[in-house]
Amino acid sequence: MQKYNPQKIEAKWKRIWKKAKQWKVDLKRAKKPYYNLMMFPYPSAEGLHVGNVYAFTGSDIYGRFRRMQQNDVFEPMGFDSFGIHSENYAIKVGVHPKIQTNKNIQNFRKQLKALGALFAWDHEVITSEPEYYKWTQWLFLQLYKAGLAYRAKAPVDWCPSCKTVLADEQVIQGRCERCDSEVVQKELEQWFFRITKYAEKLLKNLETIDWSERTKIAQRNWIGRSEGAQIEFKIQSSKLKIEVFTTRPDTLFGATYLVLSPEHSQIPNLKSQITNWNEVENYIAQAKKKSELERTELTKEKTGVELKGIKAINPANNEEIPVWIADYVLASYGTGAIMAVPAHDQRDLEFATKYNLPIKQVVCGNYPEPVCPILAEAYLGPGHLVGSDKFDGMEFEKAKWEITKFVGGKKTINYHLRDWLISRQRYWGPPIPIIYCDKCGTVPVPEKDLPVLLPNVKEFRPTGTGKSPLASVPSFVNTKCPQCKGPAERETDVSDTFLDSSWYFFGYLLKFGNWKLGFGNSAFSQLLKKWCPVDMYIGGQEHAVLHLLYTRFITMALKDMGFIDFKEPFKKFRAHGLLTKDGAKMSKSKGNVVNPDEYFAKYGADTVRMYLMFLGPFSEGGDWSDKGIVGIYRFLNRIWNFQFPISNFQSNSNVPNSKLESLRHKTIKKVTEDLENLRYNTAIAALMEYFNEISNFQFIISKQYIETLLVLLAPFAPHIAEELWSQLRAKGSVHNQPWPSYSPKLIKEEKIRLVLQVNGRVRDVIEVPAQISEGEAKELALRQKSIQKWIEGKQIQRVIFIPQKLLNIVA
RNA sequence: GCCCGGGUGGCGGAAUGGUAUACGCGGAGGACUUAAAAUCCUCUGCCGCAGGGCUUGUGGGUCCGAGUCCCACCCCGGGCACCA
Repeated sequence: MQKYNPQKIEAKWKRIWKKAKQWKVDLKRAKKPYYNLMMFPYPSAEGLHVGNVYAFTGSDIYGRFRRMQQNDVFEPMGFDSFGIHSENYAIKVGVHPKIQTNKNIQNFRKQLKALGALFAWDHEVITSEPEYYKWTQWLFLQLYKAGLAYRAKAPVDWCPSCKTVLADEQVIQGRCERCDSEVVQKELEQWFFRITKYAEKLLKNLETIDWSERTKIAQRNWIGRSEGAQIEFKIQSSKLKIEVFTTRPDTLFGATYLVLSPEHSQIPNLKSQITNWNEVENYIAQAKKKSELERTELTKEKTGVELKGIKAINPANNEEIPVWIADYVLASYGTGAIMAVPAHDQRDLEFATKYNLPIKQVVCGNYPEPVCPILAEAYLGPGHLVGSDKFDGMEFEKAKWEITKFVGGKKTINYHLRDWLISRQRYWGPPIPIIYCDKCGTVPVPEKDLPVLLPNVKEFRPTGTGKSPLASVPSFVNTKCPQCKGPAERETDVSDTFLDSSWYFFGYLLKFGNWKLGFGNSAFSQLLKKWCPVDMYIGGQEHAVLHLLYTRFITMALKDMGFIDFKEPFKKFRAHGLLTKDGAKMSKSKGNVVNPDEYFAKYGADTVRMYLMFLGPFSEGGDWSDKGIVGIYRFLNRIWNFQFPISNFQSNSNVPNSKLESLRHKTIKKVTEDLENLRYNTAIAALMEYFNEISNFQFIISKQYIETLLVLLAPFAPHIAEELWSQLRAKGSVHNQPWPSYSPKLIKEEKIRLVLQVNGRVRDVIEVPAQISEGEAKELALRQKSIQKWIEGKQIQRVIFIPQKLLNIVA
């Protein structure tokens, strides 16, 4: 008997599959198209780590399962190779990003191939290649034409280490998502995508798609819809007005002062009336200097300055109230100004307490008891209005809109979501296809001139001047205006990496026909019809508000521009869990990155695949440890060693063992359902139980039991399943077998184990016919000594009988 | 602070309100071997010689019966956060 040699058989089958193009799917003629997408990796220099292998294996198992269910599964793979991450590494080692990236991709490809997945390599895309980024630039132009891309001067987040601006989503608690440096605020002219226009759609459509609930929740929170009112406050002896946004218009009578953000646009207009202008100006300058992190530091005591000489009028009761500026009010949200209601807002309360401003309670929880306690904390709960004139006694929710109406305010919806800042002052990305002409202004590059090639330059390091390295390449910058043909200059920023990845699932289809297809042409539209939206998308939860939000936006925009006819990119999305090491996310800086290569070499891909999936629920992730990997290796070895006795069974005259047959059907059911729900760990456990059972019968069972095992095993351990299948002299490839079905009738066993309880405690278990009646069961139970012992001398009060399960005697 | 997860043997983890600890790792004993590795067999939640009792973060509750449902709390992981 030959020993199980995974390296040998895996190499053999990889060779055969490659030759036969096992993954091949006819994109044009597929009858049951199934687009099985996994998040493509950025090719880091460290290579693939087990976390990647974990994610890809989970997705590949699903794809293989669907394929055996007779779907035409398209499972492409590519590389998200542009971007700061790749570039930072290239800078560190002093190698040009293009060279470094190509090296990394080669390594990744090699590692990915070791996995034995169904990847459709013919469709591989690389985002940093001109044929690809031509379309990234095309997309930019379409958004520009549709008014969804605009350039504006705005306060933006700047990462001093990456020397570029960042999108809102890429700033994590005031720090750069990539390098963890503290970001600073800069006022710069930048390109934005108007994602906010889609805020409502992005939110509403979540109801229509089958996504992991926690991913949907994260998107909802990020979009951050809040309903409130916009209310005007007049400034005393001035024509000026200050608008505020509030979600609590019901507390308007309790608004005892106004607060403007230091950046508020009306402040300069009030200058002549402000008697302490120096102090005010000083405060504004101080606030400007603070980083986002400092300003949002919650433990920090609130600060502010009163605008002396200025009073506002509370429109509810016409009382004069003071106006302050404070940096706890953000310029970027709502109207950049608030009405402060210290009795019903904790932040306002802190501020009011510090500066001795009046606190007036207007919502009372124990109405109509007029006594409201002195507030140690702002009262945020429900209640009825007090101290609110004719609104006294009104329920607060109702009062919200009554008071809004009363003061002529309007109902408003605000979103946390900001426009997507896509300019990057970096080298390694697609140049933004825009030309500036003194005569014609901002001119988009004509589509026929795409791609705007990224010049191959020596000096690719970020400059830190607020300009991209491309700005110092005259041959790139200087160009002709496409309109007037006069001298003009190119935009020198590149676009955000997340733009590259926002449309890559279309890229795999564009690659079909070697990039000759394109949005808008009918051949491509037909492909889209067949393959989109994506049927199943599996990826990391960390992209819930980055990639997954951007890609939904881009899809919606393409739909509205008429290039596609569906609204959402992914019908089904499942987030996999994070694979950690020693409880921490794997990262090179922490030095806890686990390279899978040595495990592939030692145990083979089948063992690594299965072990990763066996660690725990795929959706939960887990902590990597190789402690139990031998368990899977032993399991595969036991299956391997089991092959020979059965190959001698040509004629099977043995009677089907009904217990085994029931188990076979149960196992098919369990594995099928678990695969559908990505519960790979329990599917594998079921396969083990099944094998443990049949291996006890090795000389009397029929070939069918082994076939079932191999077919169910195939998605998890494709190589060994194929090898044993061929040794069984079964027909064709195991991977082309139809997924087996089960019969609910055969799952039922004739005899079951009935649990006998007395007062809810298990006292015995007896084997009985499955169809036993309550009366029979009770009689049988009362005959058991083990039961009699516990009810002796007691009255039987009740008997609870759960068919097929248990009998509980209450005495 | 808010929003999601989660807390079960020595470890990873199983359990439509119905035998808690499946499956695997580890451990103990045994077989094979000159020996070891590999492999195979048996045992393995805790307490107790045993009958039996106890056990799913803590404390209450509902129920014939609770890891699972309800209430309160503690701890761990992740996300968001002066968003008015």
